[in-house]
Amino acid sequence: MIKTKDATTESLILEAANKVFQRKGMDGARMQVIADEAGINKAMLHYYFRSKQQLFEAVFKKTFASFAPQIIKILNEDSPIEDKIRSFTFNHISFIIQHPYLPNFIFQELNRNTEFILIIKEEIGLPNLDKFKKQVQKEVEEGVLKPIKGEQLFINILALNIFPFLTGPLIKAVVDIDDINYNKLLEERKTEVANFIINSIKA
Amino acid sequence: MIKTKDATTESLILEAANKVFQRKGMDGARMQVIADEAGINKAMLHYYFRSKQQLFEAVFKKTFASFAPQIIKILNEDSPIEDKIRSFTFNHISFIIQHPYLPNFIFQELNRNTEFILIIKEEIGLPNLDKFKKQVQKEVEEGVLKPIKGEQLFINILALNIFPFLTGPLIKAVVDIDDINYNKLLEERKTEVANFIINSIKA
DNA sequence: GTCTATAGCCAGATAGAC
DNA sequence: GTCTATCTGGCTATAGAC
Repeated sequence: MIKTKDATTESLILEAANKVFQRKGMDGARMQVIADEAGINKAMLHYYFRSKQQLFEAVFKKTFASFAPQIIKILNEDSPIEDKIRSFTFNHISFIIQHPYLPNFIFQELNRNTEFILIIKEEIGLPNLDKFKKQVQKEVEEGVLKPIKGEQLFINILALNIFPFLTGPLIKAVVDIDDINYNKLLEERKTEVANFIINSIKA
Repeated sequence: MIKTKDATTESLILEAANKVFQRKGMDGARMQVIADEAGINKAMLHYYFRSKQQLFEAVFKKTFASFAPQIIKILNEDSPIEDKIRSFTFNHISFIIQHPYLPNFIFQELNRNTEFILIIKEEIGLPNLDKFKKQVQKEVEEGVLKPIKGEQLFINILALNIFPFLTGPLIKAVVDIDDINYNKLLEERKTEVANFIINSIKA
């Protein structure tokens, strides 16, 4: 690992730990591998973060904090649902393309340790659906949208955005395409997904 | 663990291992926990399956084999796309509701060890999309469906079916509902998802 | 702050009695 | 086939020199 100009040891560790934890998960990650990746000694990990558990939590919180705002933003804007969906899916999928291991990491660890949700709720905050739900209901009543519950629509949006990244290898095998064409498929989804959703809900 | 009438030790082990691996994953699972769950001694696990790795593979293949046929079936039927989607989403979501840990398990482990896909491809077989893709193309040309690629439609169907189960705890927290109401939401999806998809693609 | 060496523990695997 | 007891290796964590 080559040190960039002003990389502190702590930030080197966090970066390396992030990489390894995202690929291997908490249980599968090895402190030695993280140390090697950071180009420093294993003892330093404990010097800076005391334990593997605490290092992991630091990484996880940081990672989640980079992911959540994407979701929170859509919910609190004032634009119509259709515009929200277009900009959100485009930005969200673009973001995930650049961080493909991220969704898997978050879901895997949240599943493994449910308490994390409480920690995150307190320390970072979770998106609030109330405004979005009301807006959907209003547009349904105005006849702009076909009847649909805000919760279900929200789940559908996340599902269509995130799912292909959770299962990459399997989908590649089933759809029987190589990496290049799979990436093309994902690129297409930046606009495809919004069209798919809007076609479905527009009255 | 109470032995049912003709449960062999091997089947007891497989059942227990299935339970533990699905919740904890390969790395997080402990042979001792599996033995306790099966109500037998730890040494027996090695007597029957030699190593943790081999036990895991036996469980994984068995699990995958119970999941894949659901997907393969839809692709090879002769009914119109709309009917396929309705019956597939209904059956698939019903199945997952009864095996909620299953999708997470499969995706997590496929992600951890990409070689598994090759093993499964050889030993169990993967769904083939060709027929489905041709059928979608045909119905698009006939004007039954709006333009959409078979691959994208297939990914969308899987995404909408499976996603809510991959992220249960997080969605519960964001949508801010309890288990009972979350289960209601999932029940609704048995028909909701098909409506959502068909609304979107029907010309 | 950073390293080497090592303690201590835990989990997978095996030996061997029954 | 099933058990108890034990080995062995690997991993987290710490002690202590520099």
